[in-house]
Amino acid sequence: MRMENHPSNGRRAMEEELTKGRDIANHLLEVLVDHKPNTHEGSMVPFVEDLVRNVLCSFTNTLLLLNTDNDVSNEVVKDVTSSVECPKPQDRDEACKSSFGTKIRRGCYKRNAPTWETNSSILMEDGYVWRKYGQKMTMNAKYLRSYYRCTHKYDESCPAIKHVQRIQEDPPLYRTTYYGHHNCKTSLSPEIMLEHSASSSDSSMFLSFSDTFPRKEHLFSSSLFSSTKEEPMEVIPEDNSVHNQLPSSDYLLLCDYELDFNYSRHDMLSSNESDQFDYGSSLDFCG
DNA sequence: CAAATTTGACCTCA
DNA sequence: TGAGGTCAAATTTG
Repeated sequence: MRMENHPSNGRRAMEEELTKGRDIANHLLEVLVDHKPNTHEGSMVPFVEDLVRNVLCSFTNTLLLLNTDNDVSNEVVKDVTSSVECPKPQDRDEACKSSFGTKIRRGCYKRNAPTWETNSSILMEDGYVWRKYGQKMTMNAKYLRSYYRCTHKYDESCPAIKHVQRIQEDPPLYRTTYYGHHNCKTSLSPEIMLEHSASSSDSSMFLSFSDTFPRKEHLFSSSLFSSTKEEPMEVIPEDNSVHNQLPSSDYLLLCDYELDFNYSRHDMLSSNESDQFDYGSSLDFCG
C-alpha cells in the first residue's frame, strides 16, 4: 500500500489528513482514559477504548505504510484490540489466571491467544512498569525476543506479561504481544500521563497511541516517556554506551525514538506505538 | 543495598 | 528432540 506513485503533494496531504485523524483519535482516547472512573470498571469504556485504539491503529499503520520504503505490509499492527476480550468483572480474576495459560510448573506455558499484539517503530511506555525476565533468539526471527512481566507480578499477583520482538531493522519495528491483563493497582494516573505527554510536546501523541493501555507508574524519567523499564529488547551490543545511564528500556526507547525521527516523521508513529500498547496501558488490559 | 538486567539452565509441548 | 518460555543466580545499576 505504499503510495510512491502519488504526487508528492498529494501524498503529503494524505499524510497530513491521516496524522490529523490519528491525533484526534489520540485525544479521544486520552479523554476516555482520563474520565474512566476506575480501570476495572466493567462498563462499556473498555469496549469504546478498544474501538478508539483500533482507529489509532489504522491511522498508524497507514502512516507507517505511507512513510516506509520497505514493504512492511506484513508487519503492520495486526490488531490492537482484536483479541482483547474484557472479562466481566466477576470473571476477571479467572481470566487473568488463564491468560497465562496453563502454567503450573516452571516451563509449562501453554498460552491462550495474546491479549494484544501491536507493532511499532519505537518502544514506548504504556504506563506499566515491566521487568524483563528473559530474552531469546527464536527460529524465525532475526532478532532477539525479549520477555517482560509486570513488576507487580509478585506483590500484586499481576499476571500481565509481554513479549517484544524486533521485526525490522530499518526503520526499526517492534512487535509487542501482550498476554493477560494487569490487575495491579499501580498504574499511572491519567493526569500524569497527560501531563507527561504535554510536556513532551510533539511527542505527546506518541505515547498514547497505540498504546493504549493502562498505565502506571513512573513516568518518564529521562527518556521521553517512559518508563517502564522495558524494552530494551534486544540487546543492542553496539552502541549502548551512549545510553548507559538509562534503564535498558529507557535507552532503547530513546534510541528508537531518535531513529524514528529520522525515518518517519515522528508523527507517524507518534503514536507510537510504542507504546505499543503498552502503552497500552491504557487498556489496561482490561484489567 | 535494593532493584533491575543478563544469561544459562530448566521445563513443557508439539 | 528442538523450540519457546520461564526461572534464578550472577551481575549491573542507581
